[in-house]
Amino acid sequence: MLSKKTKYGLKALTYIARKKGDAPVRVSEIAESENIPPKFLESILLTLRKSGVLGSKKGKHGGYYLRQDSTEVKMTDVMRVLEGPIAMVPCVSLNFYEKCDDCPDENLCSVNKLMIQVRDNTLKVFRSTTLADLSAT
Amino acid sequence: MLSKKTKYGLKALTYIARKKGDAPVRVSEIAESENIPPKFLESILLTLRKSGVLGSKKGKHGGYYLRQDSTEVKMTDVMRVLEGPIAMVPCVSLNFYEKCDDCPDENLCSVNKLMIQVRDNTLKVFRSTTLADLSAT
DNA sequence: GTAATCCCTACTAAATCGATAGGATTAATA
DNA sequence: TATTAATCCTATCGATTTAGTAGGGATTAC
Repeated sequence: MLSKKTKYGLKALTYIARKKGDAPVRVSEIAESENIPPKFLESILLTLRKSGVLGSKKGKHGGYYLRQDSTEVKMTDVMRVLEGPIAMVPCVSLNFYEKCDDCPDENLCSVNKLMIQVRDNTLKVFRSTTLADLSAT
Repeated sequence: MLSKKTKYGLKALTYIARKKGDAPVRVSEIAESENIPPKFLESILLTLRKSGVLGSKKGKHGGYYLRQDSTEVKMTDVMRVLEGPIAMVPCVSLNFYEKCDDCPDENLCSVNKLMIQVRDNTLKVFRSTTLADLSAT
């Protein structure tokens, strides 16, 4: 299941991308418009900024803005920042690989093989989708 | 992330499917062979039995067995029993649909659209895979 | 009758999730 | 310079889920 964090983060990014102009967008504005708890959203946008997806401006008239054009913001990156690994098991993750405790040889593991297929198909979707696609709708 | 429950369940089903003959397989045998905590595995096989995937025989020489040929055991069914919804958000789930609290209209929701694509691709994998495929490897 | 096996309920420790609280810092502007 | 509006940062918290464990009851083969 997708965490609320990821869901809220995607909605907020979409909201920012849809805004005309480059002026920073206030957390409170997004929170109100998208029905997201403001303090929770604050922490989410903070992690997006720390990861480089968003930039921010402090003080009056401050807020968050995209650091690249929305066509450059890939879902693979956003999802990894917000949700973590895209794979359903660590032993199949490209960016967060970990060996399973119980598995003597993952080449012989039936779960491994199945989850590689799921991962590849999910990656295909995320790789071919940008924030611009989300906000186009 | 895939729960341990699902992972163990898939491994146990694979183990049973690979066994020659129709004799019931003991929980303790599977647990030992697959490095799964026995009491935990017991509860997992119980839910698989209650959902109709496995049958069981009590008493001495008892154990669990497949109720259908492994080519008939679809991953969609197994995954739904063990892991729950295949979709990453309830508003996109075929079998466990629920409306989002925060979303006024899911037809306008960017997350919804993205997650439908992920769901469809994941379903494609699970629909085209049976337990026989897992145990063939 | 005894040993082996599944069946069932209840419990628990640890981790994660979804938030909330409160103040520190920074910037615009009057 | 004082005020106000915003982000920044750390800490905390309650609820839920996860990953088991415990203990006994019921059933069957021999």
